[in-house]
Amino acid sequence: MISQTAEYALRAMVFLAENPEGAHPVSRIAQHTQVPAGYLSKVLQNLVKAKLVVSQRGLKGGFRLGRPAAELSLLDIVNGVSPIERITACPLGLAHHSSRLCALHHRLDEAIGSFEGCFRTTTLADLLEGQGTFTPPA
Amino acid sequence: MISQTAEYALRAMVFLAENPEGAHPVSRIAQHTQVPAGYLSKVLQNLVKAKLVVSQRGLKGGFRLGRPAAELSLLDIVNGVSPIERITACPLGLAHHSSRLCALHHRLDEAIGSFEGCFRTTTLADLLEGQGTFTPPA
DNA sequence: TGGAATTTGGACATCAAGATCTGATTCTCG
DNA sequence: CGAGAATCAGATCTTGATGTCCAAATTCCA
Repeated sequence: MISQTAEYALRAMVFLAENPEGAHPVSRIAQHTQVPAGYLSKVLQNLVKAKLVVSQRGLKGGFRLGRPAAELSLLDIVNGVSPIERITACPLGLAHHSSRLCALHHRLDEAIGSFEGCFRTTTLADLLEGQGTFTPPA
Repeated sequence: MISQTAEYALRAMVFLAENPEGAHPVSRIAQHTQVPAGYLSKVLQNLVKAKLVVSQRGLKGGFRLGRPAAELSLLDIVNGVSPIERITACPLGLAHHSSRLCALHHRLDEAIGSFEGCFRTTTLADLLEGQGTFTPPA
């Protein structure tokens, strides 16, 4: 449904939002989010390029959020690493096919839009303040 | 967003719903849906296993819908070839992580559910009767 | 009645892309 | 200068997508 890369990016961003003081090296983020460190490093680089996190090298370096958690939607994050693609044009050749396939792709795009909407309307801050609402299974 | 396989399956099913008389060999379906024939053959085999289409070998053989179009939802089709996976349990280890990751996955599953809902509430028949509603771009 | 033509059913082989790990390089703080 | 960290370039592994071939079933016709 959503790429592994996007899942990892979301976990890392939630962790960074949870711990806004100071920078966190990839090893620490990997440990807390249970993401393979080698790969997470690459994912974080993409997030840096997308300006969603900022990085700092050297001793006491690491990663931190590039913007306040309230201004970072889940959609920003997902699109930063593996963008959700809307269906804008009919994937088949144009006019010569029946219009039912167009109807199909119209519905398809509606579904994607609905999915995308959930991501657009939720920020990292929303997740933080919702703490306790969803109790983890024991 | 949705696997290539599922996209192909949907196209083929729409074609079969459009042409309910007689059976259609994979070559004809491939031609009308612009799906690579070799692969489509495999996809159709999966649809047969899922009881969504019935097949017949030999001369004049081919594929046809396994149920009336009004009783085939898009979700049935997608789940027949590459199921949509809901997030039922937290993908991380259990109790020792913060509950914010749980909140994340809760939202994630809501988004998937919303996507899934679009598919569940649309049948092949819905697509057919909607003909003309969405004009293909010229 | 039997064989040729057609078509599905399966088993492999190939190809591309995503996911993962490793090592060398560059930066920065103390 | 030296240790800790990001950065970057490859190498590897897995999986989904795709193509190819042959066997099994079915129809049709001589």
